[in-house]
Amino acid sequence: MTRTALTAAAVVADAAALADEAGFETVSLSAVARRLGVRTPSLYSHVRDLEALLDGVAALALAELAGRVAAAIAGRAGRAALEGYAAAYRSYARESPGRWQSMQRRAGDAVVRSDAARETVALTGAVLRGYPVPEDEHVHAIRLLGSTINGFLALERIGGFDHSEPSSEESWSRTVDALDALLRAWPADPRHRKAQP
Amino acid sequence: MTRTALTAAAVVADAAALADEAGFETVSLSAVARRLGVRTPSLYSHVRDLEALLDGVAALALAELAGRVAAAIAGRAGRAALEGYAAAYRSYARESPGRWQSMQRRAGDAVVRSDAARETVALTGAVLRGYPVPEDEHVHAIRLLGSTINGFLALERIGGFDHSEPSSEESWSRTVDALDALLRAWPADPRHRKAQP
DNA sequence: CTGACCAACCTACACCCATTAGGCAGATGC
DNA sequence: GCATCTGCCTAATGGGTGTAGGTTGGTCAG
Repeated sequence: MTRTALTAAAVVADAAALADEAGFETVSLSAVARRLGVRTPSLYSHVRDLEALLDGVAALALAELAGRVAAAIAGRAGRAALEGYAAAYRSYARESPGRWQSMQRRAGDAVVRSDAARETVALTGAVLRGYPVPEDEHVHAIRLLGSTINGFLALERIGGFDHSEPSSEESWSRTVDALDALLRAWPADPRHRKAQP
Repeated sequence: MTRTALTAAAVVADAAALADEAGFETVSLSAVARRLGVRTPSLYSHVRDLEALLDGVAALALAELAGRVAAAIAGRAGRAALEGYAAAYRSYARESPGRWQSMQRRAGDAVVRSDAARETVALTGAVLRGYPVPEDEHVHAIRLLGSTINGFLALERIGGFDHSEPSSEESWSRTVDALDALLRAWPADPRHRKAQP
């Protein structure tokens, strides 16, 4: 327990480290204070309350993830971009489970409006560029990508795949295959029978 | 606050009701004790600890959900079954948000080994029966269905779709369309180039 | 009928958490 | 030097989890 110069960023970074080491649910103001060698009320000079601290961890995680996704899809298109994208998500969730879990809660405004949040949406859109998904369907496809990937990681994390064969590794590969196939043949919207120009 | 005869089932039912009314995160032994008109330590005659209570809520929720899914897919096949299945999940999550959230944590053995858990897997398998998914791919498809649907509901719940158009209702429809299309044309596994009989 | 036992409630308590209020000391600016 | 501000502290309040031990009422066996 070394005495770090206390700043908001240092407090958030320590909370993030604790989340990854011991689980997001273990992050409390008192635990972080102990690790930083100060008394709990001292943290209120740097974070508004527990909620703000947890939002801080989410914002940090989102920024880190965005960076990794950007690197993973750089110079790639179509399936290669999709694979890089999906792999970046999964490796992040596995290497930083606590950070990843911080992003699974309803986020405060600071997180929602962050550059990282915008960048993440843009990166998903970039993956879509290599697929013949109609422009007006992009949001649906982005949401489906997010849902499937995050849903898989969430079920994996809570042990949803622990009780049956085959390995979740294999299902992950098949899931990426399935997403690729789906984006290559995105179904037309049966509710929009517009005359085509 | 009426004095219900205390049983394990009554304690779990009250916790489930509280979860739906005020959010899963508000469920505590002390809150449930207050609602039942007893002192907190009295609950330990009926539930082992808080963790067991939360598992009890999850088991109750899983059984309820299984019942609703079973009713929704009864006598249906293919797309109609898929729609019923997906709709049952979503309506349950929306009508009983706290109960639904209880199922998003790593569950204890009692939940994992419950009849309801087994039934849920079987029901998903039943939906698949109306699609040309190879038998050896069933687990992957079941996991992808679960991931996508739960992932969508989770993102919707935390407001992931609140900040952009179109409505999540529309994306939900498109997601079910996409899942239907995917199951109708489930991609072959490129890693299994076996000689075919 | 009586005594032993058990279940289910209670109080008391220890420890933990989040947060507020107010105090103190050091640094900074006038 | 004095006033102000910042960032730490202690004290306090109110909430939570769970254990230990006590009490009461019901049941059963002798």
